[in-house]
Amino acid sequence: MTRTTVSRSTPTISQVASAAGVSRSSVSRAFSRPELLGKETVERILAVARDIGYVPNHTARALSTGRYSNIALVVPDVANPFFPPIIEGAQAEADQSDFCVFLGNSGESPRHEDALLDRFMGQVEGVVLVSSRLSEARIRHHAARKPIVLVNRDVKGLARVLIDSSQGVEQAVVHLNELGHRRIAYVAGPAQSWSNRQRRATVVRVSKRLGLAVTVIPTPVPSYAAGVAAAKQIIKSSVTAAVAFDDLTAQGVMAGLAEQGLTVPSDMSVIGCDDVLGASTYPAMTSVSSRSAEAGKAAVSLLLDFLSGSSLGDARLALDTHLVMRQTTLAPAT
Amino acid sequence: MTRTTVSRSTPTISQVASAAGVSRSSVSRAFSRPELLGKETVERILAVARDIGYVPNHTARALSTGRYSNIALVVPDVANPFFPPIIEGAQAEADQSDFCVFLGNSGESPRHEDALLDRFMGQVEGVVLVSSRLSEARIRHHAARKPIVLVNRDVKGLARVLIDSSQGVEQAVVHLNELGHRRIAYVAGPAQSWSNRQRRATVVRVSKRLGLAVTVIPTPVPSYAAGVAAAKQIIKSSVTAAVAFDDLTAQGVMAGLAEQGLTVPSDMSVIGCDDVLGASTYPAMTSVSSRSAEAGKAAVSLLLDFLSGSSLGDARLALDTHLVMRQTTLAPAT
DNA sequence: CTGAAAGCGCTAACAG
DNA sequence: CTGTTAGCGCTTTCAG
Repeated sequence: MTRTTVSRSTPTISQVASAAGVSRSSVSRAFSRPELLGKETVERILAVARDIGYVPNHTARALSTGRYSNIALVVPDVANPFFPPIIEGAQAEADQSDFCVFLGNSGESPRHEDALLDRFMGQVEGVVLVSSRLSEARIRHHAARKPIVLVNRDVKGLARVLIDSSQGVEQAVVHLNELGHRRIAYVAGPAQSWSNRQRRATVVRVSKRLGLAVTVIPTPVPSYAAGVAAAKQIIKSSVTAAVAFDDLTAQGVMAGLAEQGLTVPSDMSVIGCDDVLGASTYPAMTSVSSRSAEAGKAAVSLLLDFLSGSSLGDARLALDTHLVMRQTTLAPAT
Repeated sequence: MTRTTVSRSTPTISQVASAAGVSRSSVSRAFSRPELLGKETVERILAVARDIGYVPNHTARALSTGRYSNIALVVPDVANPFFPPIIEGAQAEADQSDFCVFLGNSGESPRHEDALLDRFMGQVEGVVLVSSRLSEARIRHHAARKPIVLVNRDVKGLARVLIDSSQGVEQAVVHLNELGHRRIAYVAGPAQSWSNRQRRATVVRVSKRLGLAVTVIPTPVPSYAAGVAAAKQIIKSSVTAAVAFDDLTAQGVMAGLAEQGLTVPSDMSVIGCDDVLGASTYPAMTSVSSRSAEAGKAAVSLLLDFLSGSSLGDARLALDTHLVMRQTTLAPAT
């Protein structure tokens, strides 16, 4: 059996070696450290290799060197539009160094996140954890095994890149104040979320400074449906503007308001966060930009830098944000 | 050097072996084929292993067996909302079999897609290619090395799962006809796209049957911006309804129409495809549902089935679709 | 049911 | 600059 298939499988280094009349180590070097070989030798080896279709065996190399050229990227929910840009940025950066990236989707479950990490750890050089739902203890546990970079999670002593919404949210509140709003609402996100805590605190702080009244409307989980539901409470609380935890929720708020016969922005101003939907809604949504692709890129870059020597330490990179004004804010109706 | 670090790294099978007083092969078997060992022996070994924190080395195992328990998933653009549900479905299915998944983002570039595949091939058991931008020749080339399942790409002889929009799109055109529309537009997607060709053909065919006039409006690439641009041509062509290649484009069309002072649905009906935005736009968009998560799941399931024995052959799985009516369609203004 | 030995394909000292 | 020699950690015949 497999008679004609006898030499169908990938050629090995030995085959190249004998075909080229050199030792195996030369072939190895021709691929990994060509500087150590004569220019001609390298060329000859490479030519032969190409001819017989030799491709270095990644696994064998990894076993021998302990280097995998793989990283893992774990997110809570691929389908939430906040994450794809991060993934994209991370991918792009990894590509530049010929790293492959494993993607893990925890489905917002800490247990699943743990399981994914265990499965990845054996074949990656490092990990990027985005908006991790893990306890600090678990994060530290994993960080003890492999280098980890956190995104949107602030754990002392670990490398992290944080999207710092405070400036952007501050601008949002200031903007509403300048338009003449005096009573605003904050439609909150998950209570445990670092981003939510930061945004909420900023809305409250700046409102107080400017003398605005603020109503916080809790939602269990950030989603379109949560926004729709929040709309009713917004109306009841007789505010004239709302800042939502994220764009998805904001969009839900807009739909909910419309259902109740209110028009944005003439009857109510709405501002989202993350700016992931902003450019593709109608009316185009005013939102706090999160530069999330950059966050993904930065996280991988940090990780890769560390892997190639520099110390990771507890780098803490804060990306600033700003308000992107579009068409969902206006002076309140009189 | 590394004095105190001497036994810091992961324990190996030998350490477990001596600690448990058995041979290395027994330890190996305790993990991979426990049926071959005495119940007690297995338990003892496992206990010792847990104590000293032994975890089987994935890479060494892969080198020895040729099994990686990894698959690759390549998409053209993570940030396009059509893909995340597919990714999610694929992930979920892979998880069930403890497979890890590499994600590749080709950025719509065939060259990049090729490069990613080359990088993945060495460490995966199979590949799922979603909406591949590769030439058929290149696809076949890669399929010769590893099992491949295609999503939304119809190549004879290869396993593929196709989201068959024809029923859904047919329903859309019929729906418009019933509302009284006589002239409609199709805002096209990428010319090479299998889905686009199918959708376009269906719109044309059904329109002809029903006696509707149809204008095809080309766009270079499906995007919000393309939709906005298409809106002007839609208006010029004096149709009363438009079907767009995807939801993103449809959303752009809606925004473009609004910019020109037209309201959806009273002045113009709009229908999207894929139903990825449908529930989170205002007005809620009527769209052709794509069940994309199922497609991702099915693709991985097909691949995994094959890997565990069954023949892959040229399975051709067509997922049907249907129109989801929401609020962007109405009888034409008189 | 368990042990011994060979090897997966590659890299990394160490010689020459 | 190039060849020789050991492994990386695990699985897998083959004996016993």
